Amino acid sequence: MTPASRRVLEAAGRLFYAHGIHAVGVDRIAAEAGVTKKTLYDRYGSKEQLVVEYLADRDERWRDFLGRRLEAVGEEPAARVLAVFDASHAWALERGGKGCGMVNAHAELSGPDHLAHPVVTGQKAWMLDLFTTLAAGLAPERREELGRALLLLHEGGLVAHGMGVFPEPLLCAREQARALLASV
Amino acid sequence: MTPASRRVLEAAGRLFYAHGIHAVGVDRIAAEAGVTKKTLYDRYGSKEQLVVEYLADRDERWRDFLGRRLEAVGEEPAARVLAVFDASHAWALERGGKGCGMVNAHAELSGPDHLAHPVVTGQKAWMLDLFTTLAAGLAPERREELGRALLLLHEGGLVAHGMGVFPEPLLCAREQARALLASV
DNA sequence: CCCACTTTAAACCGATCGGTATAGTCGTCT
DNA sequence: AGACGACTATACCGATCGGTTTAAAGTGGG
Repeated sequence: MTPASRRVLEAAGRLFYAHGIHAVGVDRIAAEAGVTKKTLYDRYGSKEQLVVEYLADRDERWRDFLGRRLEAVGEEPAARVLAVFDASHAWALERGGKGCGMVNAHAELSGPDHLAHPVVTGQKAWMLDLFTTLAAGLAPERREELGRALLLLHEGGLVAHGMGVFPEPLLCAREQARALLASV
Repeated sequence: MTPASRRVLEAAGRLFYAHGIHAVGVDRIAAEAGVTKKTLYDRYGSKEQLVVEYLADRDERWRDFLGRRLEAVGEEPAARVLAVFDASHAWALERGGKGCGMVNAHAELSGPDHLAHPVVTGQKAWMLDLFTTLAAGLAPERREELGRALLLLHEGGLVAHGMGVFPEPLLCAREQARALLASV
């Protein structure tokens, strides 16, 4: 990855997330990356491909961020679940002012045939699988139900944060998750 | 409201929701409404204003839809809470294939200075107030906490539905809401 | 030293964007 | 009859869209 292409991806990520994908043109991305459009197209080929790489990069950063937090918290399933909500809370504070980038992108992408569609749905499927796996360590017979419930709370927290419905919704979601797991 | 302006609003609502706001031009809206751009601009003045009226109209339809369902279910608070989830489930089936229109619009709108911003945040604030009021009828001392938890489950269900993470998420959210209220 | 690679600069393409202009038709209400 | 509001038709505006082109100027490794 060349220095210029890295700056392009950084600018694209910042602008796409802040203003939406359709609202940002490639000219602006190139300008803010300090790069010509030629360079941008040499590296990424098309805006659509740049969108795919933006989402894949954001997904990878999130999984790394979450992975480091899960490593630090140990093996106890309930603690790991709470660590997911804590990670989302921290993530939302530092680079998530507008809610979940995958959800926002999904709202703009036309249909399931878009190249970025599997990236978006893949993250949510991965999150559901993570919650379900953790739930299986607490109540194997209720793993499906608990995993889905945790995902609902998590997604709800992200949306509420993005729209500013009430303060610190991810900590509120974390508390509900704690109560839910305590009742098992 | 003239017949032409009604058709414009219908076409705008359908296209904005299905493809996103920035992805739909006024030419296409006018064409699908069977109307010239002149007529569209005579009635709505600008695309931005049309967006505002699209969201306000969708909000009004939702509140009417929900209001009729709440009327039919009686006065018992827990039953009314479940009726909200049932209403969202039914709404999502018939005109909500891409999740919450307000959340999707919020993802595309640049910032709090957009004319449509109060419409979007207003609906979420109204929903939080509704849940909190209903919760007050069950456990007045926990109304804030329960209202927020119900909102999280509800928003999570809408997002999960829009992205197709797992089937019938709003019924799953309803079941979690039922369990939450039963534990009070 | 050389060559392949990266990057810059600026002009250019057709298409579409939101928005406006002029002109004219139709039905309805006094 | 006449005025008025709703609407159609079409052409146009400057700006921006995604994308391409041609040129020249660094840059690092073999």
